Amino acid sequence: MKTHTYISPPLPVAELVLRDAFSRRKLVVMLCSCSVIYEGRSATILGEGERLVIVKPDGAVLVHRPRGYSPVNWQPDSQVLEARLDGDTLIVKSLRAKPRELLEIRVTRVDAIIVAEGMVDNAEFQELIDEAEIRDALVRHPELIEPGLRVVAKEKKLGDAGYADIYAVDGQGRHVIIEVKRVTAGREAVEQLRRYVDVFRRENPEAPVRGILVAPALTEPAQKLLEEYKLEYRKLDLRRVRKILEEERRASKQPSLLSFVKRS
Amino acid sequence: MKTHTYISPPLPVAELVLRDAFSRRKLVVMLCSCSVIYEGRSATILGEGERLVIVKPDGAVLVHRPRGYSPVNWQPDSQVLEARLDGDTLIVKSLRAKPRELLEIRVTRVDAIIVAEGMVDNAEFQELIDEAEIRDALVRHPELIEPGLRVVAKEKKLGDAGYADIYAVDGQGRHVIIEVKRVTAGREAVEQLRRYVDVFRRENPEAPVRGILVAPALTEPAQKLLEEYKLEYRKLDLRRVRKILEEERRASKQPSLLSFVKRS
DNA sequence: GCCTACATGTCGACA
DNA sequence: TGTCGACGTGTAGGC
Repeated sequence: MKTHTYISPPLPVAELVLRDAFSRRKLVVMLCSCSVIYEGRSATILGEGERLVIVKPDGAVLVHRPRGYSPVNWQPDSQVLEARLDGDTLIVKSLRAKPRELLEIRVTRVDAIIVAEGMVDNAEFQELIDEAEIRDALVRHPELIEPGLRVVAKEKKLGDAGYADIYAVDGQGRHVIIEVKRVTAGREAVEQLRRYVDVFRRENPEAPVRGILVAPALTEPAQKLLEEYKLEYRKLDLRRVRKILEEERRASKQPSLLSFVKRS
Repeated sequence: MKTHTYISPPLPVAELVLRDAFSRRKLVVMLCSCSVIYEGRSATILGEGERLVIVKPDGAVLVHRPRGYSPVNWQPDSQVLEARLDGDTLIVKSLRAKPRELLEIRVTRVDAIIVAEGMVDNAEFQELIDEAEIRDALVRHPELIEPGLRVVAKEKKLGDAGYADIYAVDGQGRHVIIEVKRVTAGREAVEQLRRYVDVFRRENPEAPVRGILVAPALTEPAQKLLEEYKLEYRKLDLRRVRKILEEERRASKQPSLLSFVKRS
């Protein structure tokens, strides 16, 4: 990575720096005073203030205020990027094609710019406990849900309704549709499960079927709704699932945290 | 805004710079090579690579890779921020209290740091076309949904089900529950409306009631589901709504774009 | 503090 | 390409 830094550059200098950076797909970080106009799926106006502006090599644009996680304005990617001096304002325009969205940053003062060229980042990103992993752990260990449960399929397609996380048969031979949530389940999760069970019932009118929502916790309205629909809930012990995943990872000689860091 | 810039500072220098910045709540922008470990609601490992790291005055932390809108790791805010040199690695730790989450950035090389002090940004942010505004426009102009419609309430509470966007009565005196979406409506939107209508029916068993989904477009599965539930759809002409909103804004002498920019 | 619904959500996966 | 569902979603607003 090669970086160039510009301290309080006059706007005409900043214009040239940005143009070069945009055309050569460099990363730009700019501290400046600006106002912003956005027009696309929504439309917003942001008055003058001091901001952090980021333009990435792929055309992603972020305008950050001094607080918080979220950018106040942004463009996930852009097809056209331009910098143009208009009197005493440096106008940065970002145009996105689909959906058609325009972001216009009107810069009145630049405090600092860093341009980075040739940033290299090919590292792997490992997500250790996402919903799919939890589901797969439950598929391998259905006893965590209920003794005697036998998994028939995961991601089972149910007509137009979508995909049930797990489809199983219980100790009494009844069909079981299982919806897994990684976080506290609300009304939406219950509705989702209801939809799957409904479709299964319609497709298999004779078959006895249960619906089980598996989650670390339930909101109170969700519990009421579950009862109303005669669906069931099993508490998911996340700590236990994590432990199992860790053990299996160790057993399969996946890189541990330490070895990963050392290697990279 | 006062900025300080450090080009390729040795790690011990970077450590001091970060410590000072964290303790005095300055904004930090750092281009560096690092690996990242996160542990909290989930757990992730990111190998070594060149990244843009941002630490905001409120403790928000963002780690950006060279592409895309989303940070690869982050902290929406943090209670504890520390920088500590450990051999030839500069460890930046961010601890969030609730939920308890730890972000650890292991920096092996710093290419550039900008520290900004006293960033001032008090500007107003105007959101011009969010869902609430569309809904209010429809409340004022229900004829955009259907002639003869008379609005009774907006954000009408419906038992445990939540809030219906608009509650109205039609030309024949039938009750109408209306759900407004500003983007293409999918299955979820239909389920939401169904829930509202269901609750209304239960609470008013005698009353004839219709459910209308108002959105600029419908996905095909959503349309099927609507028919199945005997609910209705009205296309929302966003352009027309925008026009109406603009005219009303002009009429009420809200600051226009131009006057806003000039004033601020 | 819990819960709900919105968001310019973004993003990946799959038909 | 359209559609769906997860996300460490974040965030605002009610109660």
